[in-house]
Amino acid sequence: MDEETLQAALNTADVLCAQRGVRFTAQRRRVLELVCRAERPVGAYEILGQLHTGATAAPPTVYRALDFLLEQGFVHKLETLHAFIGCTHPEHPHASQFLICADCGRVKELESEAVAGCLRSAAQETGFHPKRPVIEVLGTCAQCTHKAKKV
Amino acid sequence: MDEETLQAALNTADVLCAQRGVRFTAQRRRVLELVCRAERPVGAYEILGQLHTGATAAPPTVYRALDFLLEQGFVHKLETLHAFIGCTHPEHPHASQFLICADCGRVKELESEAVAGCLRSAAQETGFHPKRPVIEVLGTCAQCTHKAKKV
DNA sequence: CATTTTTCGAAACATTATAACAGTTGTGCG
DNA sequence: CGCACAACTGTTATAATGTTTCGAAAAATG
Repeated sequence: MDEETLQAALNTADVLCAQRGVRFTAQRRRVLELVCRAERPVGAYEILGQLHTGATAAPPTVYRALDFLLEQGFVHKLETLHAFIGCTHPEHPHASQFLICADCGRVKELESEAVAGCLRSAAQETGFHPKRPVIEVLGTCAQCTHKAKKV
Repeated sequence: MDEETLQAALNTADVLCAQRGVRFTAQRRRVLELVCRAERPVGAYEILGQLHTGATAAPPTVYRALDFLLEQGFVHKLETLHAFIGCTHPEHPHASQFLICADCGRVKELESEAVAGCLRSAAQETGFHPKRPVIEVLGTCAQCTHKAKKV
């Protein structure tokens, strides 16, 4: 995420938190910034390592901030990687799908209503009530596929 | 999984391993049995706890057996739960979806070609090459939804 | 400004997973 | 058969991820 996008994301978070009556503290802001700056998903302890902020930081510090950001939809957790990425459209709640490149490590967030709907109806056919769908696809991104062919 | 289904699963595994020229050792068989016997997904350390087989067992023992069973498609790993379940149709490779009940903990394995295909095409539209899709839905199963209404 | 709620700091601990290396067993082949 | 090799297993240690708990500080509330 480039500098401009980052600032926009932080602003959006600010506004949304104000609207929702929740506190966007310095700590949470800092964690969101670190997650967004990264090109790839970052682990909790990786964030922790970058949080030398005067006081020492312990795991709960990071996990608390991440929990908050997850609740607000500002970041997503990738279950297959035990890592976090900034959300590309935090304005509205949504069911996303993630394409994870095993080669370069980058992740693309899809938001296909077709996929979400298809899965929802398949689930509901069995009487199941979906709450939180987790859809992550491991594979190779366009760029890396291209590179592989050249070599 | 009831006793009959379990025996069938173990037999199937036997046959498939023979066909594939891989070894279905006592260790692996025991782990598969433990996973299949469980009503719900079981963690690696839970399996470990049930492996008092004369010699002591350490984590790598279980993880190695599980890796083998995963490769052969005899069990699945649920990324959101860090737990394993027996596969309900190991005969053919397949992309499954899992419906995980947050209430009773039971898991239903779907095998909807519609869902798999839909996701595959959504991914490929972006030039992405899917390898391993992970689809897990947290929610409430039919039974538990029903019970909740009664109370 | 006292009260209540929320957030944060700190230490310990719990859970899940892997690395590294040695020993053991099974398999194929001369 | 018996040797050589590969695959599997045992063992110890450690890494990586995530939680519990308790108490202090800071902020919102009335």
